[in-house]
Amino acid sequence: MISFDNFNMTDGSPIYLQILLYIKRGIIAGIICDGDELPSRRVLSALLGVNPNTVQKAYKMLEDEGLIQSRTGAKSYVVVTEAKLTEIRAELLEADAMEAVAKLKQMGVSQEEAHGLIDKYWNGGE
Amino acid sequence: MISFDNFNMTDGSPIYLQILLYIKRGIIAGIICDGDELPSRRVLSALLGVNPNTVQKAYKMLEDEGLIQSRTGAKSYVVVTEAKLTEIRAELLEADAMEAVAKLKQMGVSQEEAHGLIDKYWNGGE
DNA sequence: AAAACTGTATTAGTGCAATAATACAGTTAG
DNA sequence: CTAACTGTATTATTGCACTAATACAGTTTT
Repeated sequence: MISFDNFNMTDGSPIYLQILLYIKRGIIAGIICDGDELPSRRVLSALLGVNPNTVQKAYKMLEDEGLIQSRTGAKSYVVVTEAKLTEIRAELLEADAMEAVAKLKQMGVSQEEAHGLIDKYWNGGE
Repeated sequence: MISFDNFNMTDGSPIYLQILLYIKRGIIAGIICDGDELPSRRVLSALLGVNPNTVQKAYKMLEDEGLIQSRTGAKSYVVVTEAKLTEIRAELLEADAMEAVAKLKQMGVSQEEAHGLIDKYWNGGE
């Protein structure tokens, strides 16, 4: 069963997207694997303190991407092929790295300073 | 006059926040300086293709933070003291670096790989 | 078989971001 | 002075994220 223990939900972006990305990043990290059982819509919504429809929206998008499999009445499972794994890994790593680089460059940070910032905040920061 | 030439507006976050951050990051980079003239609400809204009220909301927040000065009928100007500069630099660098680190760690990326990603996307990517 | 779970769907309502259309007051340029 | 700009304010409307309350169909457990 997938764990949502260190799920945060504080960045202001739509909750259904946060759930979607949490699962995608977990798959990329290898923490969430092919065949893993997902918490039901109702259970996860109660766990996160959000509406079941919000979870359903995230799950629906994951299913449309072929990353989970659902069928009425039964539990939902993760479906990850090697192809999809490399696909979403490239997609998310590129998106996140480019976003961070763009922001830092816009603030006039040098490449070396960027490395320093990564190191500074990698283990707690400060 | 402040330039909005490489303003992007594609990340899905509220536009008034994007404008606010664009100006803050410009100040941190030293591209936007104390005394600089801001485009008027109407001019900038036309330039970005958004509603004047959206620009006004961003400008209003900047004024509440003391980073710009407005007065009815006249143009608006940037106001930056050394203290405020160091304050927002710490605020934004910390926020952006921590966000990037959190995302990469969540994907199981190592510290060394993170450095590699920064380098890869620093100059165009690929 | 019955109970307790699953997924799925629908309808209604709230809040915020953004647009649209004005209006008014003060400043600046010709 | 007048015209053309500034900032500021108001009201109405749209769209989306999210909540709420159901309902129904299928599966699993006992």
